[in-house]
This record gives sequence, structure tokens and C-alpha cells, in this order.
Amino acid sequence: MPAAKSLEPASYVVLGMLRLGARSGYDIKRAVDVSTRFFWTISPAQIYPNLRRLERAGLVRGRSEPRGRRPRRLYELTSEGEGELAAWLRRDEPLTWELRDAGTLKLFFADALEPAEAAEVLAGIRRRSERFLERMRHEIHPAAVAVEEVEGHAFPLVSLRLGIAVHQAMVDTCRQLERELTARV
Amino acid sequence: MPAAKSLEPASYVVLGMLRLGARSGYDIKRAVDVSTRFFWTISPAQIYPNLRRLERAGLVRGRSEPRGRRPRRLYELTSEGEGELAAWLRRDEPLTWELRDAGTLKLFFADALEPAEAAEVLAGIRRRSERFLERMRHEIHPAAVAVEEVEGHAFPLVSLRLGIAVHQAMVDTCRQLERELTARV
DNA sequence: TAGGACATGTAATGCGTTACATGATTAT
DNA sequence: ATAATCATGTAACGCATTACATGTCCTA
Repeated sequence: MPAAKSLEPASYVVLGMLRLGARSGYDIKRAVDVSTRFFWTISPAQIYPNLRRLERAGLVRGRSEPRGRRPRRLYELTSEGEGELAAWLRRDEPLTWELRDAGTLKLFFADALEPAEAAEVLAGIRRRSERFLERMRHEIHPAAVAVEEVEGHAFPLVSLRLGIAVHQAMVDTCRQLERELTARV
Repeated sequence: MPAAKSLEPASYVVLGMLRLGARSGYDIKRAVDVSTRFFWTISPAQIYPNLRRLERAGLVRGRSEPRGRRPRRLYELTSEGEGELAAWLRRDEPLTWELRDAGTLKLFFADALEPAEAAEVLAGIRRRSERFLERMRHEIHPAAVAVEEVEGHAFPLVSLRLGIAVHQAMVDTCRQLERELTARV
């Protein structure tokens, strides 16, 4: 019997990364660090127990490949796992969207500051997004392009374009608001 | 001696909401629900203990105003609290930005789907942001405008404009990507 | 052959939410 | 007068991170 109830998101990250070619828990951790981290983080303590559970559920198949006396386990997706992943992707359900943003939080309370100081809060938010854009464009983007060309996976790049667009909008809007604020002084 | 080390973000939400006119823990909860919730959530279980701690630290002053036999406590900011809030707003520090977005996560793995199904994932993300925009423009925005006009607090509206810009960018980018995807079929 | 980086995992801790408990006020 | 809603809080639980423990491989 396939998984009776739907899995937690972290499990789908594991399944998805296996599908994209990861074989070990460590592979998954590294892949997350340069990709989904920007919209969904998971930690080692979620990855390894999840692999075991998914194996018991028949969604992945694992085998031991110790390195010397050090245990080590490699995994691959079963066809059941592939099906479960696709079913999740197709499932029409509420998509969680949760943000924790200390920048916008400070901005919200910035009436307690002088206008010049409030402008500095805006500038801090803008610089943060500029740094995000820098990293996305120069570190992540080339890797995503390579993955598309070599492995034929197009959607990591698509999701990156969405992230870039969001931070570009942050930068543009901050600039606009900074102008309005200095104009008022 | 004023607070030796800097507080957690939830404490600044409490201080900030008191400054904006909230008097009780419940006031703070309601204010959060219609404003900072979109970029920083806190729950009752964080609010009430925080008020007690802030009172012990001398940053807020509380008094009992029971309703019948039901205990009830009202608070106001002390000048020390006002100073601590402003110091945090001025402090130049790394601004956390963390997102949990199941939509972009699905999009990242959408190579496992047919193009038409992947377009449906994009459409789901777009509709979610359209609903956000709807609520921000029709529920939150009027309230923020009223707060600006009546109380003179301008920055709740500024932070809202930032949030609207982000979701508008999501909508625009999804539309563009949907077009590209259907063009490829 | 020693030091550092790579790799694999686990345990403990802490934080925040969910659910609950309780009482007052309002509406019907 | 009864239900529904407003209001004030707390306790327990669960999840996810931080820190740690350990072994292997590379390199100088």
C-alpha cells in the first residue's frame, strides 16, 4: 500500500533531490545549500531520518556503501517514490508562504526615527536585496544554467528567475521610497 | 541598568506596537494579525511572557485593570523602552530574511511534470499572490491610510507598499513564465 | 605523517505554535 | 437566558536547528 497520508515538505525535498541526481544525504544537503535554501531550508537532522522513513515506506531504495569502517548509505528513487513526488507536484493544495523579514519589520516601526534615519533603514533593506541579487546572478545562475544544459533540468533556473524578480522589485521599490523620503525633508 | 544585551525580535514587535497605541496583549495580537503578520509573525505565547519580562527590565510599565473577576493588565512604554526601540531601529546589523514558499519549491522540481502541468504550478503561485494583493489592497491598505491620517504614522503604509510591490512582481513574472512555457509546447 | 577539509550522522536543546481553559460582554 | 463572540492568558507538544562526535581522504 502506498503512503496513506501525504508526507511533510521536507520529504518531498529529499525525493526531489534524489530525482535530480543526489545519491547520499550529504549530496542532498549540498544541493539544498545552493538552491532551495532561498525558499525552503532543511537541515541534516531532517534529511537522514527522512531517508530511513522513506525507505521503510518503499519510496526510496538504499544500500550500504561503507568507506572503510565509516558507515555510508546511498539511495535512489523507486518508481513508487517517483509517483509520490509527481502526485505532490500535481496536487492542488494551499501553498504555504511565510516570510520572516527583519528589514520590513524595522521599516514598519520607522515612525520612531528622524526621516534621515528612516531612509537609512530603507537603504539597508535595498543593500540586502542587492547582495542577494549579486549572489543569485553570479553564483547560483551559472550553476542552474549548467544543470539545464548538462542534465536537461529547466525548472531550477525558472524558480531562480522568480527569486531574482522578487529582489529586483525590492531594490526598485526601496529606491523609489528613498527618493520620496528625501524629497520630503 | 538598562538591558545589557539586545532583545529578541518579538520583544521589539511588542515595544513597537505599544508605541503605536496598543495597550494590552490582546491589542498587540490583533495589530500583528493585520500588519506585521505578513513579514513577522508572533503568537500570544510570545506576547504575554514578553510583556512581563519587559516590565521587569523597566522598558514598559504595567498596571492591573481587572474586568470583574477576570485579571487584565494594561501596559505603556517607558522612556527607556522608547530608547531601546529607537536604538534597535538605528542599529546597523544583519537583517534576517527567511522565506518558506511551497510554491517555488514545487516549481523547482517541476521537471518531473508535463509542460502543461508545470504551467499549472506557475498558475497556482500566481493566483496565491493575486489573493495576497487583493487582501493587501482592500483590507490592509485602507486601514494603513486611516492610521496615517488619524495618528500620523506613515511607515506602516510604506512597508505595505513594499509588500505589494513584491507580490506584484511575482504575478508579473509568473505570467511571463507561463507565456514562455505555453509557447514552447 | 600531520593537519585540514570532506563526509556521515545523532543528541540535545530551544523556540514557537496549537490547543486549551476560563471569564466577560453582546446579541438574539 | 442562551449562544456567540470578545478577551486574557498558559501549558504541552512538536519540530528544526545547533552543536557535537567520529571517521576518511587529500595534500604538503
